[in-house]
Amino acid sequence: MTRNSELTTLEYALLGLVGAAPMSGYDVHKVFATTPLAHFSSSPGAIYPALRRLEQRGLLTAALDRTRETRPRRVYSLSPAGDGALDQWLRRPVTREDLIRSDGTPVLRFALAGWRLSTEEIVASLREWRSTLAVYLEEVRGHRTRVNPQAPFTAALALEYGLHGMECELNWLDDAIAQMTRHGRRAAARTAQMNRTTHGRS
Amino acid sequence: MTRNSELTTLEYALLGLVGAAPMSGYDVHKVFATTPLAHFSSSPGAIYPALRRLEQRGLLTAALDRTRETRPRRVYSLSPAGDGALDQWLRRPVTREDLIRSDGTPVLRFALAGWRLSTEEIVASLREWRSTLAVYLEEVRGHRTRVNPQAPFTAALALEYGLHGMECELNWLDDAIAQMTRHGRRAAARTAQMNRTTHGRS
DNA sequence: AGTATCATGTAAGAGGTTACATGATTTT
DNA sequence: AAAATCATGTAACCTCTTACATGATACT
Repeated sequence: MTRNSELTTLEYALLGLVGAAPMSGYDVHKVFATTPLAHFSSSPGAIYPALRRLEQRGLLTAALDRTRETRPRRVYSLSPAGDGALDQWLRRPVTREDLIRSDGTPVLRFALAGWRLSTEEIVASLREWRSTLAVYLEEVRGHRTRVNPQAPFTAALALEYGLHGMECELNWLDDAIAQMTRHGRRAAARTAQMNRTTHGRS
Repeated sequence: MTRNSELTTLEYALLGLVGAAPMSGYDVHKVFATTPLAHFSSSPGAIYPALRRLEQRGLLTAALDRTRETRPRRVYSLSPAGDGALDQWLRRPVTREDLIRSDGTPVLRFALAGWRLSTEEIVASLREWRSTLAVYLEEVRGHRTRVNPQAPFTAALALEYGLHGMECELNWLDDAIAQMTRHGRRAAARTAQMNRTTHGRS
């Protein structure tokens, strides 16, 4: 049924939000308008058609909330197919192209993954992200020697801007990996604790 | 003549490149394909129509290079109107919306400004950028207290990703301001030196 | 002789932006 | 009573993407 199987970033973001909690188009609008996800447009002309497309592809199902008579709220949930598509997207490794495009897809996937993937899986994907970024960083560093000597000083500084940004991203990644690892251990400890109290100490 | 007076980022980037040195569409393609400006698509379906649009708006003028007979190279230059439009864009202050959209327009403007604006003007606009960013950073910091406590840990870390990125951008800005200032002083010293040697020491 | 590169373009399709439309409910 | 907000949508326009087309020149 999926005519052109590739979805847009907005559509995946919608799958992710609906996957975290069933939502109407207006709820999505509020999220985009009030949270740091704001770089997605909160315009109805983008959101409502995208939700309809996802419904037509069978990735979302709409439940009509008729507490108000006039126009019913359409509350969307993930269908099994949508569930699969979202998981596949969340598990996608970060590519060099993702880094070049440098729209926020890697972080977006990371943020949304918290609702659906295990801590171990998320840490593994952060590690992959880190190594892809390290490779790309070296590649861009190579451009430092190749800047046109006639180019103005700002051109060189703009290149440094990019490099500096990537170094910072690496720092964040290291920190995030460390924190997620600790977080995972704490969760594991908690479940162990619960097992002990439930079953009595053996 | 300018039907919809606002240009796309791609169109401004083209103005900026052509403003740095007259170019054909293929030259632009090579720049986008081989330099860190790569997050612009180098596809001909984007570049050639955009150049034509700019020509029709009277912002670019094409000179036909007929050294090859078949299809002549169209080498574009800035028209006076294009010159004005580019300068206006380069002088535009960085807005909160620029930071939210977080496509690379602020750096792009900075890089291209080196060919056309004075060091003083560029430093001033870096300072404005810095203060706009500082304000926005505080605003986003405020979201830390407002994260849904039911949200997974990754959501909080993703917010930190954004904050960390902005802090790094601030660091780069401070460094860039310092370096550009020194650079400007050196240039001023050079011209003073030249004046001394030209006019003899008085 | 065959392939890659130079160099320009077009056509179809899709998604996003802006602006408009609708009508009920809540706030001032 | 008026204005803002809730909540959904549509229509026109425009740009970008992908894919194809063309034909010469340079390289191997």
